[in-house]
Amino acid sequence: MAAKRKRLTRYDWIRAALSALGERGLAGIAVEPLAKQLGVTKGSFYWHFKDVDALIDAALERWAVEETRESIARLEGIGDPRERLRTLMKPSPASALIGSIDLALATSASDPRVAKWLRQHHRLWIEFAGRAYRQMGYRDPQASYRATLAYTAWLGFVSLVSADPSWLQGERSRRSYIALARDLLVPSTEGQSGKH
Amino acid sequence: MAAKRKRLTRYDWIRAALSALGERGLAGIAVEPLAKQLGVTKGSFYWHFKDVDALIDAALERWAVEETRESIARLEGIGDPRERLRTLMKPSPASALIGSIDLALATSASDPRVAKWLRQHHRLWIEFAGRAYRQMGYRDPQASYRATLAYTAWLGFVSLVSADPSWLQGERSRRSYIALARDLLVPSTEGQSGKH
DNA sequence: GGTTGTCAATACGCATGCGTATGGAAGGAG
DNA sequence: CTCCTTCCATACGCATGCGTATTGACAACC
Repeated sequence: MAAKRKRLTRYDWIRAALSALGERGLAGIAVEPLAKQLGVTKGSFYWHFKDVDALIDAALERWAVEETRESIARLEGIGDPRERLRTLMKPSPASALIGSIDLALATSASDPRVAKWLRQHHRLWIEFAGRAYRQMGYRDPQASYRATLAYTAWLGFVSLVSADPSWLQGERSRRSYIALARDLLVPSTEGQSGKH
Repeated sequence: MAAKRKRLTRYDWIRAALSALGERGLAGIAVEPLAKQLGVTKGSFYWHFKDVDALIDAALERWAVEETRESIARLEGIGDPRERLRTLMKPSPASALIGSIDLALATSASDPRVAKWLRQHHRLWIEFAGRAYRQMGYRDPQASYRATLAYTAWLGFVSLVSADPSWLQGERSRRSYIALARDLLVPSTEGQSGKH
């Protein structure tokens, strides 16, 4: 299928593993199917990695640490906390891809190879949102709760759309939905601990 | 493990399949592990079912049609639409179990054996919430959007808690979070298409 | 109490994935 | 050009899961 370079690197396997994870779940990370997809045999894999668990751990580390931290760092560059959250809530093809991995890992949350990286990923995003809400004037319990609500709403929306792509198919209605969700989750001007 | 009755029924296999689905995902529905768990051999399974796909379809049908419809019908008995949604958003052990199946199926959303039942399940719940919002006075686009938002927030919350059970561990904080989410998602008294 | 029907055990062939062992090709260093 | 490291192919044994075929146990019914 993809016989571009003859010799692979460790990172090629990680990329293939993450792709398979998003498409077929954790069980999709299997040596022989990935080898066939990469146009090589198992001999290549067992030179780069000790075993399958090593590949899974490396792939999840790359995903949780690098990809997540980079995305968060990019968003932290936005000064206005409201605009920061608004940007986060705008689904893009990239965020949809990340979401499919979120889902795959959520199913395997009980797997010890997955648990630690998944917990860290969720916490990083929720703490990111919590900082934004705190900068908007919310006190600490409410800020964390609102961050959790916004994050879970986004997580569930990705789940819903991946299950039923025809949901809010039109670009118009999807934008309208996101606009409503944003207005409810990140209020426009009010925001002190007072009530209005 | 469970050598209670000697002879099994078709429904025993379906129950075991749903349990395995919630715990280990779609791939957890496998004949020989289930047989071992039920204390029998494959010979039993292939008398009750044609193949694995037949078991998967029967289990998902039971889940999507009976369990979902029954839960919805129970809730529809509550007259006040606000109280109806409030009851839905109160997570119970039962809803947590259903949520784990939600998650397992969300990962396998692309699987054709899963897609149709999962879509129906989501639509049933969102339409249920949409009816409630419409009874509260919201017009049709906003009612559907709010229903989608509430459902996805719930779906994502189940996902988050299953990934990290220590999240909002205390009963106090979890109640406070749910109270906030309810106040934001199903407003207390306002609700006409007007803005306040 | 023998017959029929229901449910399950046993034994088999097949496919796929893991992990190992060993030999070989390709490219840079000298 | 030679050697040595890097990367991969081939071949094997093992485990697990699917599906089939055949036989057997137990119950109900006549």
